[in-house]
Amino acid sequence: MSTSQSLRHQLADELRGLIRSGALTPGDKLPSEPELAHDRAVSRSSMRAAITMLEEEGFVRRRHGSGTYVTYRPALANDLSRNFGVSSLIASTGVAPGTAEETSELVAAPAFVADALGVPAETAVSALRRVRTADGRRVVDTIDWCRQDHLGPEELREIGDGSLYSALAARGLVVHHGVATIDPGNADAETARRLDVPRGALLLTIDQIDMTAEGVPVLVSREHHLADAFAFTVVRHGPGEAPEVRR
Amino acid sequence: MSTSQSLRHQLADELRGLIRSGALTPGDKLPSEPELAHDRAVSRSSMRAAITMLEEEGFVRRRHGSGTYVTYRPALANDLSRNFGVSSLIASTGVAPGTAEETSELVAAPAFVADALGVPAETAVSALRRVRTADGRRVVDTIDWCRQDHLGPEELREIGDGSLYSALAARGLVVHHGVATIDPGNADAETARRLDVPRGALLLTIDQIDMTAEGVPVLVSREHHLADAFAFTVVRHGPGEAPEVRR
DNA sequence: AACGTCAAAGTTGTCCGACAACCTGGTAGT
DNA sequence: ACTACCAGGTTGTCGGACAACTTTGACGTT
Repeated sequence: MSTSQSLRHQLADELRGLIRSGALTPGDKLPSEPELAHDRAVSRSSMRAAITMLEEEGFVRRRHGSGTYVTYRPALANDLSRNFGVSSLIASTGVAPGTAEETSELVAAPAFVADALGVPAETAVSALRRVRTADGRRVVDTIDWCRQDHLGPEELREIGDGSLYSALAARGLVVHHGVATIDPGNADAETARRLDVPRGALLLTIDQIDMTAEGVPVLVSREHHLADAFAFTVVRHGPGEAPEVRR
Repeated sequence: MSTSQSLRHQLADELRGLIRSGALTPGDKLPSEPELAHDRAVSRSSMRAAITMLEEEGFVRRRHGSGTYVTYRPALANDLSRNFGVSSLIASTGVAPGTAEETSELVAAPAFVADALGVPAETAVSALRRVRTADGRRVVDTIDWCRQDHLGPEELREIGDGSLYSALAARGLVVHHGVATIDPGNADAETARRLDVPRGALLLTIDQIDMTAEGVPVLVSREHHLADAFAFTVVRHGPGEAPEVRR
């Protein structure tokens, strides 16, 4: 049991699992709130709170007086709003993740990195550059930057296959969320060489700033994905529940 | 008042507004639940439900015994997971949206469109192709497809500046959410001409399937965005509350 | 037989009150 | 100066109650 946090979070996790596993399929009506609560020996309040979370995520839809129904949701290949980490991204496609050309050193922070981390320009920061492979094929070129006092270059080198997030969490820096910017681009000479593709090859670049719940930025990363390696998807909510009448 | 739906949704809307407007800034501690509830003359239950929604969206973070705090959230330029519609996307940047080269006709559905809409291949569907402009500059080339019995070509043509979503909602087809896939690409001859850019120009292509809450797909769209026109961002949750120990 | 009305049961939405679990800051004691 | 403790404030959970709404089926009428 990973006793995540609070009761309602556990209940929400269970419901999410039921939906993802297929035990509850789109269109299905959930058991009533009192019934769900009674089965799990929790109060209706907690059960309701859990369902409210699922509702906000778009997994279910409530209809007053009728019931709660599972929303149609395709199995998303790579959900941009949830998945985290290139390793798990690659692993989720069923192939073996690996790394190549791993280097770790102290560098002067590029402007956007210094800005994101909240340190003066040109400050020395730890940088980890890796080529990520899927079944041996080079698919992503990544650079991670973090403050030197958070993780030193030597510590970065020791991560190996482990997750950067785990290493940061071990130092009390739990990444809570990240903000990613997506841009198309062409491979420059260096990236092309590292990914073993012709110069100018199509890339999808994801710049991301990861931060703790308190808003402390702890990790900046830039990922160059080969265009045909992954298909990124995202569920977009809206435009609005109400038909937006404008008579 | 757009009396969206239920009380908790209205309360959540108000809180979101307070955060977005800057009345509550990152790090701020919200008033206590009983206080918030009393001020608005609602029960603590409803207030709690609203805050639970905000929590799930990542706007706030609750700390048991301490309080509820506003999460650090940069002003997202174009939140991929929420924004809807190219018009509002353009308008949100403060420039005037417009259209050009608008054509509407009945076409044989391309394979992926037929598949998404759940109709046989080659079925005749309504198609609307438009070039979207921002202050006159051509920035996005879009094609929308929908079933002929949902909206005919003539009806598409009458939309003008109105929203496709409004037109669909007026026929009882309320779009609840959409699934988008993002891919980089180069402009082909036709798209390059329409956008008035050199052939091979960098594009970000967004394919999207919009559907009702019941999962009925009602709209398929393909948008070719000029690479430098917009920066798309998305908030990524996770990787997980717990440090994910793996001893 | 077909149709409209209405009552009843079931479900979600909201409210109230209470207590437990937890965090924080100050105070008294050492 | 330091520690232990305490009191107040806040979120987390519980239980019950009633309102608002939907659905279903029985019933009576046409």
